[in-house]
This record gives sequence, structure tokens and C-alpha cells, in this order.
Amino acid sequence: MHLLQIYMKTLEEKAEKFNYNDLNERSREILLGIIEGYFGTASPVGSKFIAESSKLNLSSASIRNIMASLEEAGYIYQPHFSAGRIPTAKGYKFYVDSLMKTEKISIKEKEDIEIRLTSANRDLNGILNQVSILLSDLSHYAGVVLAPDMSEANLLHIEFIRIKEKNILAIIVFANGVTENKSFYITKDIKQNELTRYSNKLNEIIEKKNCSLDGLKEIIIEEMHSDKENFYSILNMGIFSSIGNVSGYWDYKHYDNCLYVGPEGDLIEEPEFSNNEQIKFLIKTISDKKNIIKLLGHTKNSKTKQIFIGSEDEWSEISGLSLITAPYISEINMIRGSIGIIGPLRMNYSHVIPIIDFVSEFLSGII
Amino acid sequence: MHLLQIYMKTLEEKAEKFNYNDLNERSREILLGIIEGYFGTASPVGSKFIAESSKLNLSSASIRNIMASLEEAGYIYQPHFSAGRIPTAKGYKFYVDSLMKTEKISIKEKEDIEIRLTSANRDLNGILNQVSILLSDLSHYAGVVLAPDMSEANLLHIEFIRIKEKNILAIIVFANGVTENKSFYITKDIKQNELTRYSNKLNEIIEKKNCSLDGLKEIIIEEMHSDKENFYSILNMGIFSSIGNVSGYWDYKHYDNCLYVGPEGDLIEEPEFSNNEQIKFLIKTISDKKNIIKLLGHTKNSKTKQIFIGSEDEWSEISGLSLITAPYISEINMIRGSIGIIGPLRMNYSHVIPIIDFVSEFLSGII
DNA sequence: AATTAGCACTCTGTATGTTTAAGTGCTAAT
DNA sequence: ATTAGCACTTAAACATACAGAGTGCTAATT
Repeated sequence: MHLLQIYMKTLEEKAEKFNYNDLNERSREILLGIIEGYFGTASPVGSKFIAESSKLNLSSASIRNIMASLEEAGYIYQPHFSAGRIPTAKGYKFYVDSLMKTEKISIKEKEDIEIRLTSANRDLNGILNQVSILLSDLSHYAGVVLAPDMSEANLLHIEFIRIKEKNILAIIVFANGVTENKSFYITKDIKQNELTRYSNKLNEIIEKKNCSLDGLKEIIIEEMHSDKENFYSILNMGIFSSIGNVSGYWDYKHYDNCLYVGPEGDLIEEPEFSNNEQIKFLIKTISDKKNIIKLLGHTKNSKTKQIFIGSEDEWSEISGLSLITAPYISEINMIRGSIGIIGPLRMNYSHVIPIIDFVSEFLSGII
Repeated sequence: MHLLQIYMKTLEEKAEKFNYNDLNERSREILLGIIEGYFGTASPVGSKFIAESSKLNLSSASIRNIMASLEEAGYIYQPHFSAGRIPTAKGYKFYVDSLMKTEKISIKEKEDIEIRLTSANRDLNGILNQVSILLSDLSHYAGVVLAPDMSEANLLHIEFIRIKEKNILAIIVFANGVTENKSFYITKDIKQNELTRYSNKLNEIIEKKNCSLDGLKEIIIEEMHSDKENFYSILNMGIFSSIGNVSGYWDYKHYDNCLYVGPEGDLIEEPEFSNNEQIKFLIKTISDKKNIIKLLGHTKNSKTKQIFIGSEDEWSEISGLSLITAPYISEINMIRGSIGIIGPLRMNYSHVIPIIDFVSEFLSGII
């Protein structure tokens, strides 16, 4: 045997014993045991517990050896020298990606979701708010919902109403029934019957071209060149400066008003939040909204479910928390938003993920 | 001197020394000292501190005597035998009613309020949400805003739009520019031009009678008797069952969607919330919304500012918290709601009260 | 008669030491 | 390769001592 061959063999063996990319069977089993044990008790899991509870008939001493390597590779850590082990963010991530078997969502839960999202005549606001509460109730963590971006949603109808002198209300109805209204001021008063003529003209375009608000704007800007009545320039100045904005970004909801947060009463009872600093961080994170909106924004544009596990290295803005998100998309109506559940790192992923999946799918169907 | 007279004199003296309804000057001064001392340090105030800081040149021993009577009367208490004194809910109440000198709201704060509530074209939702954030920012506690009851608000316009077969969207515009929309299903499809005829008919009534939604409903029920086209009965069945409800209560906002809560990040930093149970109670109270809505509802209907100081005896639903509320009312538009600030009992009342006063007045003016 | 100095007493919070239980890493034996 | 055994580490629980803050009461003073 060549020296090189021997060296290669050693490397292989080392890799077999401990593959950093994809743990071997035994390590996986033990990591799974630690994570599930920690889910149950919320306190560090020791080698003895694993030795007794796992299928591998190994002594605690052997388990300890493997645990030492798992720790070296960053999947678990010890809060102090002689304590048991706790999964790290990397450990949870590996669990979610490779170890977890997701539960099926129960029929009772399915029915609950269907009933609560279809009963009553609700506008979009009402539905999204209801979804945030529903997610909190089902998961026992905190549900969050990002309102959709309507910039590309198909229009159905636009109506102008004169509220008082020089003050006009624009009502925009999208094809899916969502309405948006903006009041704005103009420099010269316009009578209601003239306004109605304007609305009718716009509605003709909408019906003919089947366009979005962005699309409508483009058409209007184009028509402005050959505009004899000065009609489009009034629209452009007065109306579009108020219902869209110049840079082309449609602020369907004000930044501070586009996140629905469900009740967090159950979440704060989790043992990780018996620590005062932890609970304050949680409340500030949720109440500040900014970072959650940012993460939900990622998912909105990504088309697939995402799991943000907050650590010091990655997603530090939610360090110590987990956020599971999924988009809701209506291809027909061209609207798109996202939902999520915030909980501790020690979240019941296998239960929560199917809930998020089902709710996002169901929501996509009804909006 | 008669025995009776002597007895009366004794009683009077006792009353002078300690009048349960209206403390004598010295007691008031000491109670004020305790409350203001407690505002500053958030820890029990002892007799020595008062002796040194107050204008009354008394020894700590004398102060102790008076403190004992104040305690007997329920204005202050000791957390344990040899601690200083802390104001009770009754103490705070007395302070707010009789001792407090409210500060004037600063020009800078006034300007801040005006700028933040008038800038940008905002719908009512946006304004109320902004008010909740504004109240949080100014007070450093948590601002809350109850959405108005629109049942008596004057109508401006109603519009029906056919979304798809048998599915109609009703847009209701109130005189102050608030819009509400409800989608509903009917048993027989109606074409858009017929719907427009219906809207026009309703708008004629609205313009002529200048009525509220409740008023419109009554008119329609009356007209149903002499209804040849069967028009009003369709309206009554389809539309009013969805936009109002049978019992006459107009659910402008769903119960769970009518409270705006500002950021609570500053509030949880108050020393009373370093206790874990306290912070959980706070978060649950705010996140549950029910009790806060109830208290804000009181104020909405009462026309005057109210201060709820939560103790075990009174307003126990916010025990350990204070809620200062004021209504906002637009007489012209007949709409009415309320705003509030939630904080610890040890709240900076003299600063917060003028803020609430000014914001509620300003808001009344712009809605 | 009102006020106060003085003092014994009570309670909290902090520091300190002790013990127990849990869990580890390492070594030598299997 | 695995494990029994053991010395070691740490947190948590408990007991003890002690300083500091503040009280209520009594006797002395104004």
C-alpha cells in the first residue's frame, strides 16, 4: 500500500466517523435524541438520558464521545461545563432540513381553518387579521401576516367622489374585491358630474386593457401627450400623486400598518421567556415590526416556504427566535404576500410547518 | 361644656388632624412627597427622605406618625414591615384628583403632533394607527386607539359593484371621507347597469335626507311596503344583512380589529416590569385587547377624559396598570371613538394627561 | 400639646459556605 | 470499539451571618 493510499484511507475513515456535511447514522440519531429531548423538557439533555431513551444500545460513555464531536462541529453546546447539551441554531437547522418528520395536519385543525377563514363577509383586512389570530391559536406561538403588495393586482373599478370643495376621494377596487381609498386635494374644484365622467373614462380603459394600477399609470402618462381636455394631466397630478407615488412604488399599506400580529399570550409562557431579557427582546422585536416585515418580505418574493433560525451569526435581528414563513399568492389576481409564525428556537417545527403550509395554500385560494 | 359638645370637639379635632375625605395640608404635602419620590426612584420612600426633601421642617419621627395615619387611611402601604411607603391606587387617585399640577404640553410636542397627524394623505385607518404610535412615542408608555362607531355617521355615497356572478361589493362612503366596503352574495345575478340604478336611487335618498346608515335602513324598511319593483327587498335581504346586522348594531370594525396598539418597547423598560409576572400580565392584557376595548368603550360614550387606576378592588382587569383615556368626537360627522395611554401605576400623570387632552382635541378636529 | 431624639426591632439583600445532584472527560479494562 | 469507573466541575438549593434601611414606640424636650 502506498503512503498516499494510506493517507486517503485515514481521511475516509475520519469522514465516515464524522462527516461535517452529513452526519453519520449514529450521530444523527443522537442529535435527534438531544433535540427531541430538549423539546420536551426545555433543559439540557445529558448522555444518560440519550443512552436510556434511544434505540442505539450504547452506554452513556459512548454517547458522551459522540456528543463531544457533535459539539466540536457546532451542532450542540453546553451552557456550562458539566451540564447536558442544547442544540445550537446550526443543530436546529440540520434537524429541520434532514432529521425532522413533519406531522400531518389534523382533520380537526383543517376544519377549524376552513371555518374561520370562510365564515362571514370579510374584507381583505378582516381576513388577514383573522389569519394572524388563527396562526397564534393553532401554533400557540405568535402569528404574523404581511399585507399584500397590490401594485400588480388587476383593477376592476375606479370611482371619484367629491367630499367637499377641492377635496376628492378616490376609491380603487381590485379584481379580487379589495378596495383602497385615498382622499386628496386639488387646486381647482371639480363638480361631481364631471368627476363621474372621469371615472367612466378610466373604467373604460380598465375594462378594455384589464390592467393593474401600474399599467393604468403608464397608459395615462402616454395619453397625456395627445390630451386635449387637459383631463389626464389633472388625473396625473392630483390623483396619482396621492394613490401611488412618483418613484413607482405603490404603498398599498403604510409601512407601519402592513403587519398583522396575532395574540402572543401563549408564546410568552414558553420557558425561554421566563428570563426577563429574553421576553423584552421578544416584545421589542414584535412591537417594532421592522425586522419581521423585512424577513416576511424575503419570503413574499421568494415563492417558497422559509425558516429563519435566529443566531448570533445569521438572522441576528431575531437572535434566539425562530420565524417560519410562507408566501400566499393569487396568480389570478396577481397579489402576493406572506404569513409566518414566531416562536422560540425550541419550536415545535414538525407541528408548525404543516400548519403554515396549509394556511398559506388555503389563503392563496380564497383571496 | 356639655359632654356632647366635648365629644363633637374631639371628632372635629380628629377630622382636622386627619380628614378622610380631604387630607389636611401637612398630610397632603407628605403624600405628595411620597408619590413624587416614588416617581423618581421606583422604590419605597422612607420618612428620612421626606424629612430632608420637603418644605415642612419636621423630623423623621413626626413624618412617621403622619405616614402611619396615611397608611391607615389607605393612601400608602408598606411592601414589608420595615420598608418605606409606596402609594396605593387610592393614593394615586387622590394625587391625580387633588395634588397634581399638570405640566403644559411643550410647543415642540404640539408641533410634532400636528406634523405627524396632518402630513400625507391618510385614510382613517392610517390616521388612527399613526395616533397610536404617536401616543407611544410621546408618553414612552403604550398608546391605544379605539376605532369609531360609525352607526350614526352621516352618509355621503353608496356604490354597488359587481365583482363576479352573484357577488357584489358595496362601498359606503361617509361624509367625513371614511369608506367601508363589504362583499356579499345574492341568490340571483344582477347586471352592473342595474346595480348602478340601485346605487343612484340610494344616493338620491342620502342626498335628500342627509341620513346615517341606521337612518337609511329605517327609510328602506318603510318604503318596502309600497315597493313595486321588489327593489328594496333585494337591498334589505342582500345588502343590509351584510353591511349592518339584524340587531341594529353596526359592526364597523370586527371586534378583534378595532383597537390600534402603538409600540410598547419603552413601556416594558419601566422598572415595574423587571418582574416576570408583571410583564406577562401587561403583554397578555394588551395582546388580549378585550378589556382595553371595554374600558375605552366607557370613555367613548362618556364624553370626558377618564383615568382608570387598576387595583384589586377597582378595574382589576388592569390591576397594577393605569389607563388614561379621552374621547374624540366629531359633532359634524357624528363619529365618536377614544384614545388612551397604558402605563404603570407610577405613571407620569402630569406629563401624560396634557398629551392625551391635546391629541384627543386635535384628532376631533381633523376627522 | 406638639415635636423629636433615641433605641429596640423587623425585614431585605448580599455575601459566604456547604451540600447535593447532574453530568462531564479521561483512563484502564473488557 | 466499547464501557465501567472515577475524579472533577458546576448550578442550584439551603443555611447562616451581617449590614443597611426603615419602622414604631417611649421618654425627653420645646
